[in-house]
Amino acid sequence: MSTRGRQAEAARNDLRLLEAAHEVFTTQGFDAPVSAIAKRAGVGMGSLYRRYRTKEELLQRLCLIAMERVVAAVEEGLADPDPWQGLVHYVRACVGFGSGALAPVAGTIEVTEEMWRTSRKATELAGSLIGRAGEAGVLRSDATVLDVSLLIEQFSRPAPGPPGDRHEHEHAKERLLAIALDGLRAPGRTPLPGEAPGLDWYEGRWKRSS
Amino acid sequence: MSTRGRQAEAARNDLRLLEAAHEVFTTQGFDAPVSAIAKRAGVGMGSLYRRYRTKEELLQRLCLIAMERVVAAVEEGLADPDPWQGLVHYVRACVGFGSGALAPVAGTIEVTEEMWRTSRKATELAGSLIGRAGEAGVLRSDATVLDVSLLIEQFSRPAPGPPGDRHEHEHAKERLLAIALDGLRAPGRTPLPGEAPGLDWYEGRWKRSS
DNA sequence: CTATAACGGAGCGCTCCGCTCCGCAAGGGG
DNA sequence: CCCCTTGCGGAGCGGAGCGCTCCGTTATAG
Repeated sequence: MSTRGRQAEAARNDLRLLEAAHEVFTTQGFDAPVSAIAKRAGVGMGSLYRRYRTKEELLQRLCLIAMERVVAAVEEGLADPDPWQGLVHYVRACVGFGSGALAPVAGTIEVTEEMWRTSRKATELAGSLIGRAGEAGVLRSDATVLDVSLLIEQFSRPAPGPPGDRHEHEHAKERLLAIALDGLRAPGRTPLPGEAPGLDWYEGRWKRSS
Repeated sequence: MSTRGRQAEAARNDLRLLEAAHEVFTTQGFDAPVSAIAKRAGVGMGSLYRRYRTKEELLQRLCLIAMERVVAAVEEGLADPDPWQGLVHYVRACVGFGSGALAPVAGTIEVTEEMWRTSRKATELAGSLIGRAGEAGVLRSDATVLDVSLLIEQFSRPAPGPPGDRHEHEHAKERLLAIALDGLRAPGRTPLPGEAPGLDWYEGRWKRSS
């Protein structure tokens, strides 16, 4: 039986650890103490550090998972025949699990090759989702993939304050997101100012300053 | 001559301190070290702590100033005869100087009576600005004052990363803000979900949990 | 020239974090 | 049934970094 035995407990711990880390980091910021994650997962520090030899390693794993979830969200969006609904699903999903909440970590951890690959795959796929919406004439023509990505990032910043009013805040944010999505719809009423952000800058933020 | 003498230097230091504190706190977060503020102002720690007996006192002063600037921004908006342009000016001004960047401090410092007064005056005035736009039929009818305030708060979150690409990020945010403002315009294409946030919750975030 | 007032910044005391290490309990082969 | 192995929890170590104080120095006022 897979729910018994030491190895099974280890596997369960691994999952709970990942969930807890996601929860803690996205709500308290990436500089939250590691002990908070262990406590939330109901696991000792020893068990945590046996799986991830350092906090950075844990963050890398978490970022990779987030990127993979973004890829999944885009694919779900592309699966929707309606270009607009597909785009909305993508944005809502990403904001929902806080894909951009780990963005402040940019430049503070080493980015693995696998992370680069997944990230690029995500932006590429998102590009086709946004492109499809643009050609269908439902997305304002002056908005680019990166505008949408940055919008997601902006909206998945963690809510401050005590855990009590987290729900209220989350709900208020959904209203704001609805407003922003309306503003994304074609045709734009006011043209977007300046140049669209460049892909090199967008990716460059993750390069270590060192 | 007012630019010479020890007392004049003291006055100048006071201003530079306030500017530096605003800059540092809004870009690095409210838990930035006090020494960083002193360094940025070109002032010693002693001079800082002679004016503000504690970090909390400095934060209170800063919050009050931010609130006063919000009041000024609303009044400027109301002075504009065009209801929509007035509202846009208000939002742009608040995001511009990062009025909501100090929001994460909510619940961590004591709120003085003067702060309460100024804050309430700001929301009240903003209420009439938003009300005017609503009656003129330029603002979507399901958006409330608090939606707009929270939008401002969301958009004045500090940009992460090294100070290098601060400008790029700021520019990208202006594009996002333009999108959001478009979404605020009447008529809304998708109704806002759920109930509008309540004033009691909005203000309650500043009460100490203790 | 002296008394005074404001200055800069080194450093104290403390909190808190990442990480290690160890005593312990629960499998599972002989 | 025993004992060795494996994974467990958490106390605590070393050190970084913070708020704040205190003092030697310097510039002004009388």
